[in-house]
Amino acid sequence: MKMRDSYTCPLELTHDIIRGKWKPIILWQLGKGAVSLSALQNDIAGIGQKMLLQHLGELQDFGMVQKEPYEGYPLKVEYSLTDKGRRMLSVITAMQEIGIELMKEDGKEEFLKNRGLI
Amino acid sequence: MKMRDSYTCPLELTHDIIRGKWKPIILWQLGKGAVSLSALQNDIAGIGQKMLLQHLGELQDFGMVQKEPYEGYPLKVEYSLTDKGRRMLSVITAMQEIGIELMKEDGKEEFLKNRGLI
DNA sequence: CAGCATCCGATCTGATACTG
DNA sequence: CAGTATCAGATCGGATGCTG
Repeated sequence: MKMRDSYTCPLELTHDIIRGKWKPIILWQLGKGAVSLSALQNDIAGIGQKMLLQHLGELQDFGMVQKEPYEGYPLKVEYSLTDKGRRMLSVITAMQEIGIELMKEDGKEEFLKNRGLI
Repeated sequence: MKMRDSYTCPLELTHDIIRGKWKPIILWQLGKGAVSLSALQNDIAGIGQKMLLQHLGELQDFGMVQKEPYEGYPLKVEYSLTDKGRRMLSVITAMQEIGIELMKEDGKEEFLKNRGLI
């Protein structure tokens, strides 16, 4: 993602942080706890390794995500939220809640129930 | 913006609604009250008429924004938030608050004070 | 004032192949 | 398992000119 030199609007900053098809779901998943790259890829249906790595990198650039590499083979790495990242969850949660409301009003209750969202 | 046939994830739905460079600021501005197209363009620094109309149209497709055309010349139209749109403001507000926090931590207090954001 | 059509460069996404 | 490189197609953003 193209990065700006500086931000003159808080809304623009936050929007940029969660910009990209997979950013919100990545933050959401990491909110559950630290995980490996492959675990994350398994948890997020449809994402490819390249996009996952790219978006994780951008989230690290914004200080939302941190990476913990371990020594030895097989390679092991754990991704987790930083303090900033955890605070960003308030936005993600608000998005999730509104989304559930909208889907309810759109007659998707059955679907939401099946997934335990309501 | 390319629209999906259906959504299987609430987070994805909300993310799509606010997706696009100008969606959050448009919702934010409309949160202050109904305005004309030209007023909106004046309030949002840097936006062109095409993007404004395009993003307003997409927000209407999602049921966030409504348009009220008036008869006579010169032409007059008023854009405003729907009930759904007003509820979406909870997300925009959360984004704004986090953005302010992040900018504060980044030493932008002076800037924020000048704009009356803190 | 409000809105549409077109064109073009910048950016985003994803598939595939390859490395340590 | 974790990560990089490349390439092509889809999408986005913005400038410009035109219409009612």
